[in-house]
Amino acid sequence: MTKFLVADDHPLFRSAISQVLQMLKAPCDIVEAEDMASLQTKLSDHPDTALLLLDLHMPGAHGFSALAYIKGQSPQMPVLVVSANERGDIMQRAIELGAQGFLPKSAGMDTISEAIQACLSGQQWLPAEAGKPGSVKGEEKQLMEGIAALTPQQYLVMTMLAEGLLNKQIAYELDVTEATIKAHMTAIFRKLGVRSRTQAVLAISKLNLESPQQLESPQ
Amino acid sequence: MTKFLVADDHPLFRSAISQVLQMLKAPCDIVEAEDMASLQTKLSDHPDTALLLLDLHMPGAHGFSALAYIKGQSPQMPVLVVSANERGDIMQRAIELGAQGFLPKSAGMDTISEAIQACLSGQQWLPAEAGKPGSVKGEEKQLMEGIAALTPQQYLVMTMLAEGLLNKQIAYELDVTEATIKAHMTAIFRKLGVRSRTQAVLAISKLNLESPQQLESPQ
DNA sequence: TTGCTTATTCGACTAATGTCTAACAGTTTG
DNA sequence: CAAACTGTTAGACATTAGTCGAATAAGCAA
Repeated sequence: MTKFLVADDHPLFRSAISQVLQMLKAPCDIVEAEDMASLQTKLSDHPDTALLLLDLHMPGAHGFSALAYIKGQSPQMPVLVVSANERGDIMQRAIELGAQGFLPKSAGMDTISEAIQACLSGQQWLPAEAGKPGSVKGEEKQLMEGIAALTPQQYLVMTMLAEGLLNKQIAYELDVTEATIKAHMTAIFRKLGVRSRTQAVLAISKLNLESPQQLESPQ
Repeated sequence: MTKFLVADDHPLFRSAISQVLQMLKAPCDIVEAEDMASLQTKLSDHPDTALLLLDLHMPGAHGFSALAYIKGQSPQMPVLVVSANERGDIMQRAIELGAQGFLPKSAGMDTISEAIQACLSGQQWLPAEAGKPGSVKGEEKQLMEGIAALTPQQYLVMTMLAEGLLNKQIAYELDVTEATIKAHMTAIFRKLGVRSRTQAVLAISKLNLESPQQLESPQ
């Protein structure tokens, strides 16, 4: 009988996964763990587990440290990392740390079945999107580098852009002509890798989620 | 027969919730939506829905703007916000914005049952962890009211604006002329209380729930 | 039905935005 | 010193964005 170990702190998700497993491998044994402490116990109690489905966001588990620890304890145990995270670099890192596969929680039933069967047969499994979202970090990194490459004046202009000011208003504040601000804008867009002020504001505000943004328009 | 509407982009979670609902209310009708577009359709197709279980992280939904819009379209519809977010102020905000309750995805079966039954009987429901009431600022409230006042087409245009698209691109996607999009933009700006698309993007991104997740480094 | 309201659509016009080329001053390099 | 480079500044020009008025159609109340 195939034995699975499902480690996730969301009871609802555990039961959903269990249901898929039972549809997939008719007679199977499913063991559940809701935190790192119980996972350690269950792991030593069930060394014949065929596949461990591991969520990285459990209580007591700090990100990849959980995976690293499990692989240290049971190096031969196949682990399918399950996470709400969709970032390509996170997926890649899981594989590099010894995971057999990476399954986004947004996956559908058929994708889940596919991933589990691939892992059971000894193959690695990554979602098709794994290649594309690798550019997510790349985009952010490019954005950071772009901001770092701005000249002081350009940075100042960018700040005022992020406050919702018009080119005309920025020009007045800095005591230059509007044409100058436009030239700066073009340079800023190039360095940030965007094509319009709308996209620039979107990119900047993704980095500034914590800092307070003023909403009132200084008209 | 009690009718439920489950809006979540994770198929696995939808099926898990559906299972709980069927255990809870034996003969019940469950309608599912996986994005904002289908949610709008399903909402108008099923005005007799007893409870809407709404995830705030669906495609086409920018944080609380989804809730604001739904409450604007169907003010009397009870909405139980379901989210992976566990922050007390987020929960409180959902209530203040018209939600009947807030259910963390980490909740267990019994908690889920409890929350749903409370909402069905007209009571508000918050998890025990929801501590201090963080008040929604008046400025933000005005923004929410503005979003609630948007027409369906205007809301769609707003989401595409928030993707950084040009008017020309939006017009092509929606198969209308650019002049139409411009007219929608003007209406959107008025309702949101801003004067340009740059300010609109800034305002919308303020409502973004997504906090930057720090990625743990493997020890 | 008639009349009112509203969502959606669009054209024409004005304002703002963005690109290209280039001047100019102050480096820095050969 | 001269050449090459860089940051800042513009003007001319093209594109995009935004406003206004209005037509159409659909829903709704009297």
